[in-house]
Amino acid sequence: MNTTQPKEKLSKREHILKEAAKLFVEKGYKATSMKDIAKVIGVEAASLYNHIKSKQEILVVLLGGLADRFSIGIHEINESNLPSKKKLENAIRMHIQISLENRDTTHLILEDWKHLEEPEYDRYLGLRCEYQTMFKSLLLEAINSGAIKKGNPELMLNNILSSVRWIYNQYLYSNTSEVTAKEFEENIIDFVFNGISKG
Amino acid sequence: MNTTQPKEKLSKREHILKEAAKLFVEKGYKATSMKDIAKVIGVEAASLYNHIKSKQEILVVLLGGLADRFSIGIHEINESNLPSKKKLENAIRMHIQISLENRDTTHLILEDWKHLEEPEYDRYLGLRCEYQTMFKSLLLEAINSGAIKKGNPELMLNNILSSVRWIYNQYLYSNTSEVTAKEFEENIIDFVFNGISKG
DNA sequence: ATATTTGACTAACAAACGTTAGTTAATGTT
DNA sequence: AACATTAACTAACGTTTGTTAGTCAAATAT
Repeated sequence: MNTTQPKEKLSKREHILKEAAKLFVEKGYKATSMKDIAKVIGVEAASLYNHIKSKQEILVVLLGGLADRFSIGIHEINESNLPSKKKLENAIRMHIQISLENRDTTHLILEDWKHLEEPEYDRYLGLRCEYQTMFKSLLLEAINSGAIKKGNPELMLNNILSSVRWIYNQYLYSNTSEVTAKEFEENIIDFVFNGISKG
Repeated sequence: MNTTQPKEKLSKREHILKEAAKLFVEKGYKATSMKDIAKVIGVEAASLYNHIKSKQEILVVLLGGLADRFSIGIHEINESNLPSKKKLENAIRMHIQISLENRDTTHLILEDWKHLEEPEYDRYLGLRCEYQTMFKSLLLEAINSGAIKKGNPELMLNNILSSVRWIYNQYLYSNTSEVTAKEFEENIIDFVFNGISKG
């Protein structure tokens, strides 16, 4: 009946990964020491090495897993047979959903990827580049088919991806009241497609 | 005629601050050592202390200056006598302009403020909170006057502020071709107000 | 010409870092 | 009962960190 234990089904390794992710978001990868992680787990720093290979491995596992999910998501949408506007919309929804389902980890993907070492650094950069390229081509298709307005595709892409970005930052210093995932999603979709003007 | 020298009018202190800002953006505050900064300047690490008090001082100067500019900007707009929609638009334009004028430093304001020590940490958080509050009240005025559509103001605020955020991240890994500041500004303004749908 | 300031240098520091090694008690298996 | 595995511990390691102290040559001011 010890309530300080991790939730029953979580292995110690998973527990460490989860708490480390939180700390990385809070303080950054470099500023988080093994001692910090150990303290949260309730153990000495050296004992962590019975469960993980290194600090770097934690980052690799956290980032790699998420990068793969984004990658799979965009491929699925790309191979679907839908009108180009719907494809683009689904890509944005996918991006929002994955981000929301992994709030702890998604912040890392924007900031702490810098601290990956080779060869993971290159692998990550490759996945990211591919993701952006595929997203941009969905956008171009939608523009060319006349489904959305014309504009500099590079700027539009960044505008869209940024709209999702605040999900990770937000819960750090904002006091946003509880909002369901669906509300988030619909809100951002409406913002991206229609903006804040009336109409 | 030594071309490796800093541009004539820049004092050594300003040179250090500028190069440090670049490194902080690139690697993060914690991951940037005094040795790293010294190497870029072309000097031993200890020599930096002839010009600056500490590593922390660099961060304080960089962040403090920028936070003040944002703060002054939002106050000026708040005190202006303009219709509420125009006020909101001007606030967004101000935010974009300051971000663009300080590309190196603006990234720090989102990530490395965590590493400020007291009392600067609290000062910064205060300014940030005030900024967001004032921005939100401009937004609420615009909603209440019927100038823009209704919606959860907290979510709308984050949507708007995020749209500007990619300016800092973008130039790190994107290959966006050169775009003038004015193009940036108009593009983001159009995105925020009208979205990507055809108008 | 002399005195003062500036800004570089080297050497050294104490603290913190990630990690390894060796030990030991508890738990699980045959 | 004997053995093997798990997972905690302490102690220590080699680095790297930010920073201080002390020295000295060049530039500047008197």
